[in-house]
Amino acid sequence: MTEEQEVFLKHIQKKGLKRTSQRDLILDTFLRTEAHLSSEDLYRLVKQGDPSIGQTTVYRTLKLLTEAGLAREVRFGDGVTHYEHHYKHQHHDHMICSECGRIIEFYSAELEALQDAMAAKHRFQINEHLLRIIGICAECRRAAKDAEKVDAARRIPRRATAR
Amino acid sequence: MTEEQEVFLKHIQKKGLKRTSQRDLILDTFLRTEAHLSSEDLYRLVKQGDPSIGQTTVYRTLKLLTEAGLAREVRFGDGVTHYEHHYKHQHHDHMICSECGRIIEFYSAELEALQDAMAAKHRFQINEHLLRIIGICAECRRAAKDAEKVDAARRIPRRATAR
DNA sequence: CTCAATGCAAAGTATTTGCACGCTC
DNA sequence: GAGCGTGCAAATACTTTGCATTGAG
Repeated sequence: MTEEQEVFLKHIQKKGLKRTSQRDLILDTFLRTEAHLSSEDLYRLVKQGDPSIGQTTVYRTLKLLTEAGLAREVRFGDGVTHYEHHYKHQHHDHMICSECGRIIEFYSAELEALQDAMAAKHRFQINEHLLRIIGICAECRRAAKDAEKVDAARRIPRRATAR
Repeated sequence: MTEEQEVFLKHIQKKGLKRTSQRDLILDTFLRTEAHLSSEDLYRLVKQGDPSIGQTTVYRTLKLLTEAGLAREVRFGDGVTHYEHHYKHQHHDHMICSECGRIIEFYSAELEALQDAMAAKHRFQINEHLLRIIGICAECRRAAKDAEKVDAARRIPRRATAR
């Protein structure tokens, strides 16, 4: 049994809840991924192992995992709640590529320290924070650059794109 | 006519759209507030000036204002989109008090610079970023402290609060 | 055997869209 | 007048809740 499964069991027992095959399957599936899954994503994966499982159970179990400290809710602003591994994972922030959707995790101790300093200045006690950087990742920039070169070769003028 | 109204008119005309009394009223109402209103909040305010106005128009006009650069969408993670003034407003970030809902705006050039540095390290082009710090504001901390003192005076032991 | 868990359907939110009529330009 | 804008209702998307049945302890 993995450490995470033990944490989950302990949490379940502490709250007087019950262990079920569905919860086990959802936890296992969640642990097997490394992406930032939405409830829907996880639901699809879990159904491969047990097609009779309901979307509701996945929603409810993700809440449980969050309570147990195994998952963390992340909102990227697309209207969907994503979940990432949280157990013994260091805090980190996200860069999100608006072209390909790729998510780059990063961490900067200086950034954290600066935030603490800003909070102290306002006598604000930080419980949680979220930094989200949206833009274009290296790969998509390279792709865009290549396209530009092709355009230049063809003498097709580039337009300033609206929006 | 204020600068903002001119910006709005120019945007409207550039897109071949039309000026209406509803749009004027919504813009005026928006400009008169300084909070981070949701569409629903603004709708309530606008209805005081014109009860016949529809929620849909408020949604649509807020999108327009955002396009025109007068408003900025901010998501605090409560599932609602909030809008703040954006015209000639310096970029800033938010601390949100989870007790009283107060929002503290702050800005740190060092923080911005560090983010740029992190992005450069990953060859990531920043288009937009959002920093949200959630915790307890100075006022609520003071209130909590006072409550603690009262407890201590009464010799009531404090429990570790669950959740 | 008791009470929690499950899956379905229905209800809730927040927001968007289709449409007939009305109002700018 | 042509076409955008409006308000309504319906649709959509995500998530939560009520409920009868199933299953863990």
